[in-house]
Amino acid sequence: MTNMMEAAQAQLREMLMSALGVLVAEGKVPGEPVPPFKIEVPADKSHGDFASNIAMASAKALHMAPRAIAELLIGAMVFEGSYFERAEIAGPGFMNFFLEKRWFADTVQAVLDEQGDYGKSEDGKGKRALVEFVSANPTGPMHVGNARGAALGDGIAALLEWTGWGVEREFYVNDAGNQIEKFGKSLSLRYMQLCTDKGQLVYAAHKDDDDALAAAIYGEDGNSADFPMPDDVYLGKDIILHAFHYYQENGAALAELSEEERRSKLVGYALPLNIEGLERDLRSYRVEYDHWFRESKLHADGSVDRIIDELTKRGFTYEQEGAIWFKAEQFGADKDFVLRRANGIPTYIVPDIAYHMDKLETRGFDKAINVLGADHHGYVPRLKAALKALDVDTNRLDVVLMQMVMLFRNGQPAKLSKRSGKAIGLVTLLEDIPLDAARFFFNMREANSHFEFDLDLAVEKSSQNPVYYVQYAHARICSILRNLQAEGLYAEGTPMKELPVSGTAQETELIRHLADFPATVAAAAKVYDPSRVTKYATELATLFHKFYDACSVKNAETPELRESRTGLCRATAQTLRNAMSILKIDCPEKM
RNA sequence: GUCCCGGUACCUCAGUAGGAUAGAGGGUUCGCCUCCUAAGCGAAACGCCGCAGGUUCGAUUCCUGUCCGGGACGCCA
Repeated sequence: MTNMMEAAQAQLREMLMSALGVLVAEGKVPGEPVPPFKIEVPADKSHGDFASNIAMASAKALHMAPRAIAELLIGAMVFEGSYFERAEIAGPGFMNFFLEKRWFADTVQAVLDEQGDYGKSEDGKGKRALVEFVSANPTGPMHVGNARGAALGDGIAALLEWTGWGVEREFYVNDAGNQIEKFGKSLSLRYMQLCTDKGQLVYAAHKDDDDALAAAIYGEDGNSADFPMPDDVYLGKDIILHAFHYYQENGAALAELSEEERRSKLVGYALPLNIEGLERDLRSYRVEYDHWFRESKLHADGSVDRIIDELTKRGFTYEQEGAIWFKAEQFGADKDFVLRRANGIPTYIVPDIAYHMDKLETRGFDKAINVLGADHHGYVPRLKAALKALDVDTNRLDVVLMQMVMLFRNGQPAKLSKRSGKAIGLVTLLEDIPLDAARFFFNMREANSHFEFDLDLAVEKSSQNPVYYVQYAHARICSILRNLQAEGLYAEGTPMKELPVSGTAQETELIRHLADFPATVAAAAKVYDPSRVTKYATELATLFHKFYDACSVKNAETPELRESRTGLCRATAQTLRNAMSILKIDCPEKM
């Protein structure tokens, strides 16, 4: 769990404070308290590895010129035995500090020692987080937004694991409520259409060809003259195919049943297939859930009703026009909302409240994180208001809102898959572009920014594609190591203690960036933003490519330098693998 | 109307706990493989950081207003 940046920074702060102490003791500086000051990494490398504004910040308190303070401080600092070799004064009084070679060697060694654990930390130690993401409606196939949600949610979960949290991934299955009613209604209508004379003709003609049958029933827009559909149902071909397959397997017997019984049979047939499909598609996207939590469970065990009862018992509800309302405004929401409709059926948010009570109270997660589409943003304060009314600390629920995805091809918005011609969903997206590219692309932008997904670029197997740019850096390192091994210049596991570093700019910048990895992961986890890891990996690849261009490993001037560069290569490859493993992207050894 | 998000290079986007010459990739132009993978590297060009005020020694960053784009405001989910 080494963090060499933090170590250096903490040491520097200590050196500054003790130098100040010495100056005060010697009477060279008044003993006034020093205001907060910064130690930061300057953008410009000529300003050193770290810079501090301590002299400027304390000028007022000490009644001295910033540059004079800086000079006294440098005179009183003890560099020997520290990670720093020297300091400079610049501009209005900035103090710039330069790292000693030993720090660079120790940084590389830390990566080699910790290997796959390099970058991990323990902020979340002992705490449990539940990350809920995708939770796509099980009445149909997943869309492109779900693909982004999957990459994002899975990345967030991984980041939390890397910072010590006990993490569980969950998919909330909306297998109850209105959309299931609608699903049943749609299936029933399609089934009954197959039983008509026209339906039988289509069935006879295409009973061995799913696509042709679905196309014939679907017509232009799912609502043809021969097979008309009312408003407010699902028109998709997936519904037609479910009805068709059921008919194939079980015949026309359902036509004799009541509408209610028919719907129930058809839903009982199709819903499990859809849920299995979601599970399979997500697994092929490298997403594995710990739980598939069913909404129906909350209805069956009375949790949903208990929420309304409890809120009523606490006096937070009222009746109006036959419906039961929750006094949400009292708890910070924009307006009150309905819990139970006049027809007696609870609104969608009630099972959601019950679900979150289950996460936070029943199962006792310290933190629940939801990845949602940005169109849900108005709903979040309402859910939180209800939880607050039930005495739950709403800081334990964090919602990551994700903006919509726009697909582009040839600079134009794209709706259809090039290969299959189908509407672009998660599955058809993966037919068109490689899995690694998809996971990388969906984590290139932070969640809360609109996202233009360039399909051409994602398919491109060239330098233009950033995912290959990163993978290529890894493959190049592996190639270097293979060549060294072939010539007997490298053996696996050679200890790299006390690495000499030649100190070219390419080497030191590469090492500095390696040292940034733990802080990057920790910060990314804190703000739930895997895109920081993507950016980090891209930058690391860039720095490696520059190093590669400037410094030969095999033909290094001395054997010691060759060994040190070999260590740097191994450390870089390791860090690339660690970063990409957070995103579940492969790092090939050859390309 | 109220609320949320965004407005930075020709395009897609980073960045900022207020700080020293504003960044990357793509695209455009020009260089670099007898030498560890050219899926690479180097160089050039490209900017009223939406606009106007305010706070500050200092604002692209914070505050207010304003314009433009997207979204949310249901007894749908």
